Amino acid sequence: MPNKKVLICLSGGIDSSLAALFLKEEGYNVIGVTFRTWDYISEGCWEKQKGCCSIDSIMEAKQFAEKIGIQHHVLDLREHFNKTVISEFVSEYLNGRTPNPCVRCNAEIKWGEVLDFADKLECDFIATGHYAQVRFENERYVLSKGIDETKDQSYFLWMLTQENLSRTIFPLGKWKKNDIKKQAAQKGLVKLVEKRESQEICFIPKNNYREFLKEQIPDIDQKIGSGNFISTDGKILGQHKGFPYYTVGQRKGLGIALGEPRFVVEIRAKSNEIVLGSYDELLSNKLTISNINLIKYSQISENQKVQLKIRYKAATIDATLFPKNKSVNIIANEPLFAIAPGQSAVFYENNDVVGGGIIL
RNA sequence: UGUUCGAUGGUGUAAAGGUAGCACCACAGAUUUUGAUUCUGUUAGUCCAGGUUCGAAUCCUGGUCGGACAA
Repeated sequence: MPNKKVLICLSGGIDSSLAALFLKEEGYNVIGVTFRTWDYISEGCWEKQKGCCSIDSIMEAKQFAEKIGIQHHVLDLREHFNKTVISEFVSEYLNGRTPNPCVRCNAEIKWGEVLDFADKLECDFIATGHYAQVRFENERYVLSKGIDETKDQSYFLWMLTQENLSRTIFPLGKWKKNDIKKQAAQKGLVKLVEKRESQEICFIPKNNYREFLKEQIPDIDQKIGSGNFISTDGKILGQHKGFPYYTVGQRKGLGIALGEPRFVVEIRAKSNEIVLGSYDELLSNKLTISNINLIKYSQISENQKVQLKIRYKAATIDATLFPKNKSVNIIANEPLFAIAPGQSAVFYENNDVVGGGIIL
């Protein structure tokens, strides 16, 4: 353990800061890195204080590194972030799907670019402030939930490869969030404790992805424009503003009053139609996923029992896997609400991540 | 043109002379390292002009608009 070099991703927030401290206390040779993914100033959104990548946070991360006496680097990954995370984010919406950029960012940026950077600095490991754990067992690196189930972030990490995991340390995996706060307070890091937690998509100010799409594709409304809301039996119910502005399961913002709640059931990109239906019509226990990444086992078998999660902060539900060639059919024991194409389905065996995929 | 029914927040509907309520939409806040969901709260209405009555969304008269039937 001593003499090993670790590159820790510092966001300027409480979690990664404490993670860095813990590593240092354990005797690692710690180097900090903060990366720039998006330039708020050029986008005119410099007021944004939240998120992991504002200019503000880079400064705070740097100050913190100085304070605890570790080297700190800033990586400018804006171009790569743009080409991968953002372009996929936009193209998914233009296909009527609902992307999860955080999953992509982890795979591409944190465990892509940052790991390369770690090589340059001859670091043995990279570390983040995620609430998740890794262990080596039966020749596999196994990702599992953080001890603090309420903060567990393993869902966002299902895309990590064995190679990625072999070089990963999650210093907070055995901690509960409340204890992290107490630790920070004890160490006099009051500012960190009070800081608001990051949430929302880091590159989207005002929590409005619709505006962001317009900025990215200025002629989106000319290209796509309004279309019909239709009922599940095909009746025209009204007009919508263009299918990319909607997401499966959405209820608010439809601008259509039908006497009872209506949800987006399906997005038909080809005909620019949005199908609306009741809550019950959005319940289903079947889904298919592709882009499979397996973690705990190198293979999954027909009829394998797992616990399924189709969104962060959802209870896991017992389910059965039916692997096909490149995809996996999943049947859940209970109906799931609003299975959204483009989102991540992650399956667990107790606390271990068996694998995951993208919902078709 | 005649007869008739109707008109209540943005939408759909309750209130049969006594505080205009509900659902949906919209907005705001809470929750949330994705999109959503969920929770809490807020805004907002009796078609117009008269009349009866202590008191009118409600009863009467006229008008305006809409639907149906008749021609």
